[in-house]
Amino acid sequence: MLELPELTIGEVARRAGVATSSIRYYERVGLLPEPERSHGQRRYHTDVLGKLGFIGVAQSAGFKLSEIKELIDGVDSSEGMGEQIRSLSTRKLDEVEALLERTRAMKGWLEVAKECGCATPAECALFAAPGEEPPEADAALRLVQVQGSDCRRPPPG
Amino acid sequence: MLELPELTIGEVARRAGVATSSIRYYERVGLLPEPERSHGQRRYHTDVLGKLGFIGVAQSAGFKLSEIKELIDGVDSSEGMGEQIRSLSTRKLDEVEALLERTRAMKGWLEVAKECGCATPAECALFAAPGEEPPEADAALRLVQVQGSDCRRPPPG
DNA sequence: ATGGGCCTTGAAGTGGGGTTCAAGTCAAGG
DNA sequence: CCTTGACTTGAACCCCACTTCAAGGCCCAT
Repeated sequence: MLELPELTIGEVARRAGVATSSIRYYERVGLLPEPERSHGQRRYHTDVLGKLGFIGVAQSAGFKLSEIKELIDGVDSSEGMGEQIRSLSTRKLDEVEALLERTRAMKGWLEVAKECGCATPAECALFAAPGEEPPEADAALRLVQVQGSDCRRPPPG
Repeated sequence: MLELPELTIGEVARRAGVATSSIRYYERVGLLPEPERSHGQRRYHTDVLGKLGFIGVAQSAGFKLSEIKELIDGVDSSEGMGEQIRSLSTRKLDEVEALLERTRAMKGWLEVAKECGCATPAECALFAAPGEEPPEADAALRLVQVQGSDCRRPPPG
């Protein structure tokens, strides 16, 4: 049932869509086990593709490589991915929710900015520091004041 | 109308919620202008708080410092934040939308993971490489197979 | 046997965003 | 006068995830 390892690092790289240098790097940091070798060259079983896929997913899920390593180590050992992955995911979920919020906010900001016709930061709500009301007050050293105040002013043209 | 600059770097740091080292760093990379000095020490006008606030907002909007610098330079110069900020924002909006998508996907993944009762990666949809159907096929070197296949299996306990 | 192509290694470099450190200056307070 | 505390500097260091490089090895086809 054990197939011989048949993939070179280059093939794995092509099929998984990652660089060979990344694969070696993952091995160095313990994310991937040392594969068997043929004539000194790494030879992989196809199952490494799944692992690389998972690393990709987890990475795009916001896990650092060190966290992914925790996950993998947890899964590979005794307990079988139980508490490990659940607790790590629960922790991470909070971070991701915060990121989601920030991302939404930043999308809103950019959408306004895209249509912003303000001439100076001073008159523009986009540039108000948090806790600071848009213009007025300490307008002392802000850039030249122009009238108007809202970012809904359409861009010229 | 010009108030004297009155804030030390430490006060600015406290009020803006950033480290003094960051403020100096921002100055080094041209995000903040060189402030006036009193006895060799930096003295800031309160307007720097607005700028730092903006840097924070822009950063959390996904702009790199170098992009924020572009924005600030554009705003501070001739044209007055017009085309500059609109085009940069338009470009950035695409990136942010992609990030939003990834973030949503990763939230979904984590929510499933949090409730995952699978015992091995092999049986679990979370660990399927993209383009690979969940378990079956090349199960050769995957970890010990257990039956069951779906991540909706509740955690033990 | 020569060239091509793929592989090997360790070390160093990159980019982004800072932080830390040692050594020194300065003004105010006791 | 001496200490205390906040500031100054440049350089070095940190983390993260890689990439790049030089120098070399191995197999295969021509």
